[in-house]
Amino acid sequence: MDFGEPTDFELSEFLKIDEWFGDDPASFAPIIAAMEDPFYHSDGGLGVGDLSGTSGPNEGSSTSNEGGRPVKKKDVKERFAFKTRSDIEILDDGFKWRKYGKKMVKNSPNPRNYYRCSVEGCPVKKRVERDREDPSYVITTYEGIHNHQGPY
DNA sequence: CGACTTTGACCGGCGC
DNA sequence: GCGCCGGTCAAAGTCG
Repeated sequence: MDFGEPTDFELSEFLKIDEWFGDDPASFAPIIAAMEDPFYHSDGGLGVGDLSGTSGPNEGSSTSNEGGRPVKKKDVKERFAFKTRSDIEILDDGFKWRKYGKKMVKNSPNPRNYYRCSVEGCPVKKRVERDREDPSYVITTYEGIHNHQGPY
C-alpha cells in the first residue's frame, strides 16, 4: 500500500471512512456484516477490487498460458480495506483475531500487523497498518469471508 | 492450564 | 542467477 504514490491502485481501492462512527468499536460489526453481504461484492459498490493484478502476477504469463495457466495466487479472496481515524489499531469488531505476524513497511515508518480469525476453518485475514502521513489514521484491510455466522 | 502475543527466520515469487 | 519484497510459520514467553 503505497500512499501518496499513484500506481495502479490508490486510495480508490479503499473505503475511506473519515467520518468515524464514534468511539464504539462495536460499530464495526455491521460493517463487517455488510461486506459479507453478497449484495456488496456482487455489484462492487464498495471497494472490493482485484488487487491480484496489482503487481501483475498473471499479466506477463498470459503470453502462452491461457489453458493450463498456473494459477497460484489468482484465487484472490474478497479484499476490503478502509481508512479509519482511530488512536488504536486493535479495534475489536466483534471477532476474535490472533496476530500472526508483524512487518515493517518501506514507505512507512510504521509496522504492519497481520491478524487472522481465531475461529477454526475461518479463512478471514486482517491486515492493520497505520497511515504513513497521518498516524491518527489506521488502514484496516479485511480479506476473505467468515465461515461462521458470527463472532458470538 | 489454556490461549494469545512477540520476534526472527524462512519461503516463494518477481524483477532486474 | 541473484536480490528484493511481502507474507507466513514457528518457538518461547506472557497474560488471564
